[in-house]
Amino acid sequence: MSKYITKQRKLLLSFLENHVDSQLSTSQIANELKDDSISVSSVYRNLSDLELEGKVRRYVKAGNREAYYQYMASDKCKGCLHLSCKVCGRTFHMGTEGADLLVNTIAQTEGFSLDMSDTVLYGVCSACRRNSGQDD
Amino acid sequence: MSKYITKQRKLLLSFLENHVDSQLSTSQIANELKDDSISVSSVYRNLSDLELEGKVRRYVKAGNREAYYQYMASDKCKGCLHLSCKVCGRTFHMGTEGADLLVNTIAQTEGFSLDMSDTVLYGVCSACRRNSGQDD
DNA sequence: CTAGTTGCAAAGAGTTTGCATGGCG
DNA sequence: CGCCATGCAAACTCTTTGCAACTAG
Repeated sequence: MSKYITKQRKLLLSFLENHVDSQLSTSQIANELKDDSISVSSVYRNLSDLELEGKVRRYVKAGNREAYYQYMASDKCKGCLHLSCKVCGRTFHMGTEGADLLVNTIAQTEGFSLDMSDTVLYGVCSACRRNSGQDD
Repeated sequence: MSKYITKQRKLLLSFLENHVDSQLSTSQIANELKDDSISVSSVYRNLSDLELEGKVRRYVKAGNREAYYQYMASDKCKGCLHLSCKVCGRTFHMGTEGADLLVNTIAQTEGFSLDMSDTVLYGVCSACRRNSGQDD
């Protein structure tokens, strides 16, 4: 996969890197990048290459048809759980200590070995929770 | 939604009830039921009705295009987290106490309010973990 | 009998693919 | 210069929808 570093690939990657904290739909990505003359097919092809390389993670949100992608910042995401805010859409990283504790707790109480890289915790972040009293 | 109880709806529901512990793809469901002369459209329509009624939950698995549905056994699922085994596909229910503890822990350490009905924890169940040394 | 539901097939939405052209190395 | 990646459009897959016939109540 991806033996050449093309202009399109570079632009796609830098776009994703600039949005590390959000999950972007393919149409969002394709839309932003079509101004830089990157075709939809290239977006799709590069995105799946990047997924195979582990640089990007693919999600499908509930009630949604299209795929969402998120840049997995190198080491930052290793060994940590992802919290996704349903209100603002941002992703938060639960630190290794917290994540490990959680994994261990579940292993002990449920005998279930949680896979951190496959699990996304959905909920509401503190900022959005603070606002929810007013406009939600 | 669904004011009449039709033959198709009954068959679909009973099929789902017989598979409470697994997530079924729409094609799986449609395939099983086409022997009972239920059309694909009816499967889709009833499935989304059931989802709105809260009797069924819709998932989209990673790397998969089609939707998966699972019957949400009445009260059994209220206030408990779902653990999905990536090996055998079965769903396990984390009891209210454990789930509450987990939610509270995350609320305190991360300030994140976890939504239990939206979150599925992926990993490997104890039975599959026991076998993994041998055939996996 | 009336209104909701079904089945079919056609339409949609998102994604993938074939092939000729273009660009990385 | 050779091979990979791109772009375009056509093909595909899963899902939704319109409409006439059917059926539950």
